[in-house]
Amino acid sequence: MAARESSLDVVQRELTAFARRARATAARMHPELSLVSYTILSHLEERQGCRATDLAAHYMLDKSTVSRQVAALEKMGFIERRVDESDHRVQLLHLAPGGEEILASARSSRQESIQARLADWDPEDLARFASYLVRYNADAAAHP
Amino acid sequence: MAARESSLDVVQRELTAFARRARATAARMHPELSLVSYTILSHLEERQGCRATDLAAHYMLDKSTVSRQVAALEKMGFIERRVDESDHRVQLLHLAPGGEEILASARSSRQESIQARLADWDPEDLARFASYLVRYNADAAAHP
DNA sequence: GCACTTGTGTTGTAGAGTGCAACGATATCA
DNA sequence: TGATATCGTTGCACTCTACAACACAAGTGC
Repeated sequence: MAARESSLDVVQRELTAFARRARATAARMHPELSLVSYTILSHLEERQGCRATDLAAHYMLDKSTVSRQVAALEKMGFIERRVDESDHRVQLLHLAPGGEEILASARSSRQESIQARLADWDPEDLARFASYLVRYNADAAAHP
Repeated sequence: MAARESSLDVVQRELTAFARRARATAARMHPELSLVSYTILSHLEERQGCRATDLAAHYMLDKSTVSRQVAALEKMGFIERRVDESDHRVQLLHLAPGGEEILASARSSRQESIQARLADWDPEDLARFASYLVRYNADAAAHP
């Protein structure tokens, strides 16, 4: 670490570089599932029955954007919409079987690629890296 | 290292979540300087006289995309193009004074925001996080 | 019950970013 | 000289995105 460049600089630069590449990498690895689609499916896997508005807030997207993405995912048979009986404005989003399938496939191929990159890492370093990322994202969510 | 979720899973998930937010965050903080524009300017600060093709390779972008971005940045007075006298096909890109200015401004406001998030971090943790990111990106570049 | 406000999602519109393909200009080499 | 390769630009089509306007449902005050 050079004297002139603080860790903060490095974190900023490296995260920026990563963000820049992420889209291209994701697109190359899974042309049929955009980064947003992937994150939506992944989110639904965790929180079945989540609302479109929640997705928009969580990923800092406009509700119209989410609406279109959701429509596309439904058209492809990856998710289902069920109207909330207690509030007919709300649509509860669920993973459809097709969605679980493609999500598993996308995840494993992403996993494979990441594994290839991280094969040389000491497990302890990897665990620490993971925990730092978790902490950073949590901080980012807390400081909007 | 949890039994159910490996560090690999966590790294994958957190990097994906970060990538998803990065664009929105960048756009909110600097509406006049897109994420790509910022990275290009930042890259030029490091390597004055770099070629458009180098940028494309480094950020996994099509040369046409870089061409348009560069054209826009030049129009805004942020960069200059100088024809390489030893090879008239290539244009060497340089930061213009206006570019240095806006880059400094963008960086400091990004820095401010990141600093707010990372204020609580132990400097040692921060340094380790930075080095992990550097290593990860280097690995990513090596395993395309 | 009836307006008024709020929350949820859709659609129209416009703009930015991107990749692919085709092209012109320049350089290199046989 | 002619063939091939490299660098950058442009035409085209597509996706993602935000903003604004809208319809519909739910709650609120009268």
